[in-house]
Amino acid sequence: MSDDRWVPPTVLLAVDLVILTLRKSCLHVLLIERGVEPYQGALALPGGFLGHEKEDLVTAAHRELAEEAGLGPDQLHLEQLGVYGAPDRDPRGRVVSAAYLAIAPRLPEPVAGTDASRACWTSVERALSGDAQLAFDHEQILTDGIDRAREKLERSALATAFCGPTFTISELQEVYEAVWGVPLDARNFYRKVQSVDGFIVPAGPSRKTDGGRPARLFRPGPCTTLHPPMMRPLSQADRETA
Amino acid sequence: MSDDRWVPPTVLLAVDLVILTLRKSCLHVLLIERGVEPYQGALALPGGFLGHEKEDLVTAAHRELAEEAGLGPDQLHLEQLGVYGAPDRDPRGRVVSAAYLAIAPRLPEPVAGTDASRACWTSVERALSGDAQLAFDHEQILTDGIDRAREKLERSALATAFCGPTFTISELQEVYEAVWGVPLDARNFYRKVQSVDGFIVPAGPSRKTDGGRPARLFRPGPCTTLHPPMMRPLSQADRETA
DNA sequence: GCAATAGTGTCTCTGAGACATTATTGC
DNA sequence: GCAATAATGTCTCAGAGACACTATTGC
Repeated sequence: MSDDRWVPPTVLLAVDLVILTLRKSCLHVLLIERGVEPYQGALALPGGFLGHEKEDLVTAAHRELAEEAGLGPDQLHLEQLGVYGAPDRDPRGRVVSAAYLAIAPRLPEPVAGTDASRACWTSVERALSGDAQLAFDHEQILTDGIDRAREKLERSALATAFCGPTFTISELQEVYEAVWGVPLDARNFYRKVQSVDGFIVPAGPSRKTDGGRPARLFRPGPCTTLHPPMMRPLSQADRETA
Repeated sequence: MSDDRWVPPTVLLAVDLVILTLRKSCLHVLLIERGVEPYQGALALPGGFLGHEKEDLVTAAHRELAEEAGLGPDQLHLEQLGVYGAPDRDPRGRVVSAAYLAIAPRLPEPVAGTDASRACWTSVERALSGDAQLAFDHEQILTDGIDRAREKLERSALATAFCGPTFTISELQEVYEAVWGVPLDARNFYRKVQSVDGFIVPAGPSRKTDGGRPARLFRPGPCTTLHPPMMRPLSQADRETA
């Protein structure tokens, strides 16, 4: 096990991004059509190698976020998802990837000001349905990212990151329904989110254009963790129950 | 931003382990006194560089687990914690560390068969109390590991990983109390864990030596996720509530 | 008026928390 | 018998879910 003068192996470090947003009441992820080998022409998560020797991981994530998606660091949730380092995950050699999960508010149009404009929002349903073969192990990373988002909606105020600076309770409900993939009772949801202290706070008198009664506007509250948590109706849970 | 023939920087990849166990009703972590610079003499999490170019991350974690703690892959929970890659976290250069969280059942004696036998179980209270200055960013990694364990006790059957193949409900309660740092009502705990379907299953008639009535033995059940979750009494939660 | 969406009230039932009580061991 | 621990029962109250109802807009 011990050679003389053993030197640890070096690896290439990449950063990959799972960028989620809501479009037309559906959860979407930003994918990029690869222009070069390997996996040329296939869809992949935005990402890239570390820019330079001294670049921090989060900094690299923000850089890719700006370069490939035109998204600035403001009004955007970013958290680390994990590291993916299977020896054969990249045919070019040993590439270890730090994956980050980003949540973007509803954007009017598909990624304004994108540099590599092969980027496109894809519904997660399509992205994971095997139709669109994702490059590398990006299907796994995407799955993990969505799972993380689903879990964090329960105990954290992450849902507000899908919305703009102000939002209505219906919009917030739309987020939960889209990410969890289940319908929720509007009345109970209304009561629930208001009862969780510090989750959302009123933001001035209301205004909305929908055809019905105007809805009140809210802003994200000071609390990041929800007590008690939002409860997700069990969907895959019953499978585990023998 | 674009040199001719830009080459992405390479990094050294390390694996660090947060190994938690219960000793004397207290949560303990395995720390190792460093024998070489940097941080010679300081306490650090067990870990090391990737063994060779083709070694998988989890494999490396298991290898370190065996080498530095004498712990085999059986009867041991291991999950990824995250990646730590601040540019200045290691004075030797750019070292990016994949952190893993391991949960070991109560061991009779301190790390039998340890190779580098500078390893010692340290109570997390001591490890985090600033007294024992941990090397690198290991205090942060340890904090994250404990937080992860605390969270996962709520929604997963992770607590059973702290116990042997069979255990009593009191032993399981000890785990929750030690990891969460709060006392729990034995009667309510008893009712609760039994009511969560598939969490624990009876394992033959009981036998225990304590002086009181013998307790029934249980094994981990088939369910990994708990529905409904175990509820942790709020401790830091009230701080967030304005 | 009607349709549509926002917001409120009320009921029920599950489950968490706070206890008292009974059961089974060693001494 | 007593001490100690295991296991069960009972009560109350908070909160999730189901659903009827009222309020405010555009037409």
